[in-house]
Amino acid sequence: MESENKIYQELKKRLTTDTYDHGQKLRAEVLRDEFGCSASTVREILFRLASDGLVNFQDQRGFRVPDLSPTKLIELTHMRILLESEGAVLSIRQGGVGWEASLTAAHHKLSHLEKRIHAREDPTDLVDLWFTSEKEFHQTLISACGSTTLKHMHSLIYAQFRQQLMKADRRFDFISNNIQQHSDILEAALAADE
Amino acid sequence: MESENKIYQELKKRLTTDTYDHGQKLRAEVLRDEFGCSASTVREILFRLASDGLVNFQDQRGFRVPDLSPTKLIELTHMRILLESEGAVLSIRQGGVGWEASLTAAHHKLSHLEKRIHAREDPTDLVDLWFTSEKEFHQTLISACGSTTLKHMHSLIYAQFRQQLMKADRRFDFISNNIQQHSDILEAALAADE
DNA sequence: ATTTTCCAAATTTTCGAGATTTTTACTTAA
DNA sequence: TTAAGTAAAAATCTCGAAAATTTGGAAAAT
Repeated sequence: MESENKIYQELKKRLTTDTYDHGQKLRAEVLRDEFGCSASTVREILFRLASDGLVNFQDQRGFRVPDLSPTKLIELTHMRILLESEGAVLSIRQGGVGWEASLTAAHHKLSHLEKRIHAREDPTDLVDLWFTSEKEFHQTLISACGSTTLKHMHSLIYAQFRQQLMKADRRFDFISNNIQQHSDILEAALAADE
Repeated sequence: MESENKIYQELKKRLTTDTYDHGQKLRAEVLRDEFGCSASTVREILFRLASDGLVNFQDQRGFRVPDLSPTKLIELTHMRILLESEGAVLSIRQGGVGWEASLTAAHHKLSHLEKRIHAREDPTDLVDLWFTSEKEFHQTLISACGSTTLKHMHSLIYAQFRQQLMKADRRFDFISNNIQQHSDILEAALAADE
């Protein structure tokens, strides 16, 4: 079962970072070879991922990577904003100096990266790094909110959000749209301006 | 698999309505008899419920009904309010006359029930009905929000919330605390007073 | 030419047994 | 009396194969 958890993590990563296509079929019998375990074990994992919203399951028709859906992306973004706003407000109220330090650090990392991206012709190879940093920034933002439930919800939403944007072409639009916003968030947070 | 889904639903119901105890062990080999299927099938279902947060899973130690946790109840309530507020705002904006009618109806049902409960010495046998009505009311409130994701999140949270309150003694405190609030919500919603 | 029916191949679902790990009960040593 | 060790029992995990269902395509019917 230690292995099962590893496989779960690995599959989750793949499902949010471009290895598979939207709508692609995920057959337990196939994945079984890649991971060196039985089909039943893969099936179990796929069910878990289905509950996470990263895999679609249909009775007697197996598992698939969810289709692209602009509507869903909007909804996920909306939920992200809702959860992150709430988490930030709570973090501001409860997080101490340590939290402010972490947040500033995370923002600095992100900001630096964004400058580099802006200066480049082809920022392709920085995009993954950007996603990591931006996730870290937003996670730090809500990290001191005091609610495990909220953080868990957020990580579920974020993974699905990430999956919708896993293909390179979709990501660029999004990055350029959001690049300024992060500084604003930081300032607001530090000013305790809810 | 038609059966698997039935079992999933049935187990979900049991996990939120008093059949098992908090912290109780859930053994696939035992449940297998109750549902007339194999242990592996039950295991699959338990994994799904674990992702829903209605069952705790520990490596090599099987499945359990989550423990009672005042903290968790607070967090879940907090999330409910967050999601329901947001859902209500969106519903107000988008829901038409039909939505207002449904909401009024749902509230009427709930309100009627609450009067009956208030008048009783021992309202035990009305409590389950109250929970059904209250769920319906809050679901109606967000029903026109236009976001499948939000509604899905809400149903996840609500199930866990319900599970924390599944024992009779815990429910009473909660019901009496919330009984007035519902009218306020209705009024606010109909006044489109976000 | 188009639709329907039927069969074979492929896929998914269910199952129970063997391998592994944890728990329990008991014995022995400090 | 407690602690540590150990062997038996119980529970969990993994697996591959049998059963059930869907899919794809060829033959028959309209």
